[in-house]
Amino acid sequence: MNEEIQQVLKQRFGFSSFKKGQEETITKILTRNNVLSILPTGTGKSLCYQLPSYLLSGVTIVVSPLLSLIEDQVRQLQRTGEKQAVAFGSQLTYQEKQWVLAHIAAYKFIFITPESLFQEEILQRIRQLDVGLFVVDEAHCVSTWGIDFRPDYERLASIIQHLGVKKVLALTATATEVVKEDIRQKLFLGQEIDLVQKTVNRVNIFYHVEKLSTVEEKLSWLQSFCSKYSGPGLIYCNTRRDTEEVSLYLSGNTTLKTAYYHGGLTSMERSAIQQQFLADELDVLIATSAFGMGIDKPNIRYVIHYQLPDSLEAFIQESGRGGRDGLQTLSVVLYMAQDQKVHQYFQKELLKEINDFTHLVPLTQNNDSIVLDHFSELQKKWYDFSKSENHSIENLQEKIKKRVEEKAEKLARMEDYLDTDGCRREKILSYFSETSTVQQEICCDNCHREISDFPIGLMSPDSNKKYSKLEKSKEILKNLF
DNA sequence: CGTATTTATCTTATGATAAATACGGTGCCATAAT
Repeated sequence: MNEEIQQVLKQRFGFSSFKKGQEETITKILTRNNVLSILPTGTGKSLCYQLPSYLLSGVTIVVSPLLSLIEDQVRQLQRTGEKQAVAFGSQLTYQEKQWVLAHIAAYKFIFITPESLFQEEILQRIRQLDVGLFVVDEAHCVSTWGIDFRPDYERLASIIQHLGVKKVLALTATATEVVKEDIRQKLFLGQEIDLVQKTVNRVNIFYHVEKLSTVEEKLSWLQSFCSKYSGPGLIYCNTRRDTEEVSLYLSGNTTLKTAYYHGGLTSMERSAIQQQFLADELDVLIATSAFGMGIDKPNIRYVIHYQLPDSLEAFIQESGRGGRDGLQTLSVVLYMAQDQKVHQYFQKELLKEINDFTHLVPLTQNNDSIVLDHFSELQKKWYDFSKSENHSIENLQEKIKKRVEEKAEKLARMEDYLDTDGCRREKILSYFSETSTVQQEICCDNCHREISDFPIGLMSPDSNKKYSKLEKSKEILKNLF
């Protein structure tokens, strides 16, 4: 190991050795320019940019999607004794922002959201700095939160060019082939990149799909499952209302302590519930996709999808929050054929919005007050986007149509997973273009049809012990019914 | 498009059924009104 790296690791961070993937990422970004590093949650991603930052000149800019993540990271850096770290965003008052802008050159780390980064005031200041390293945290957002939600994620490449940054490090925990290629195209403009990646196969997760035909069946399935199977557990729903209903139903019909979590809660409510769940004060958390980024809870014993997610990427990411401790864990999708309709509805809405947009734009004659009055929030962003990135409306429309096609395709891949008669793990791994070499002892419902009626047979409800023998599992199953 | 809730409709008075309506994910920002 390079002695300089070793020294910084010891003195600054107090560690004497690296976790898997950290050293490789650090060495790569120090010797090369464009690095995408895919590391599982819990392997210390932040060290991967913090350490190199001290060996490189200039400031390190870290783009991160959520203010809560940004604040966590700054707090964590401050604990290591780093005082020259700042979070720049809407949580600051006007005076605080002015102060930061005036003293911008003093910082070693600037944490910022894409939206804030594109504000002229901060951009001007950053332009005058020597940016030694540009980090994109949770880089899968470049692919999953693009033009149809947070368009500024699509503008990062142009800002990197504009600032003349040499070294760019993209970090994420999950990246399928599709997402990796998207990051390469959108963030690195199709250039060659250096990839750091470990296997994504989650050997301790058992994959199960339960086909049901009514909501009542789903609820009673959940009731029966959750009262027999010890948690903590996580249930994902597609709507906010469902999270509240399922939570109410389970707390009414079982002895379990439940809570729900979605984007309609205040940030205080959200962080309170998150804290409770992390502290094992809840048995089951029922959430929309709002829950999860930056969460590192080791002992989630099952992740149930009350409805199918909109893509295999989302599914892998969400089910992957289970079993971080390496102990046996379950993934279940409760599937009704109608469930995909809500995703298709969102896709159609997006098409409608872009069509309206193309009709509205010629009427504005660059009069921004018309834009403000008649455009939706997303349409305003498209308006800004096409102006600043010099995109024609036709160009933008094309982009979004393509986006909707991609979304339809992703939904279809998710349905493939649910419909397959073959090994579900293999379906997942092939989506990462990985092939599983070893047939696993405990794999998925299709590999073990004989015990697939109810996957509870694979686990002991009372302990976190892993049963290595299938026979043992069958025995437990027999005793339960 | 599907689901859940509200309103309309029958019509000698409560309540069933149909028809109409509302709603649906992820988060940044700024700014107006308290």
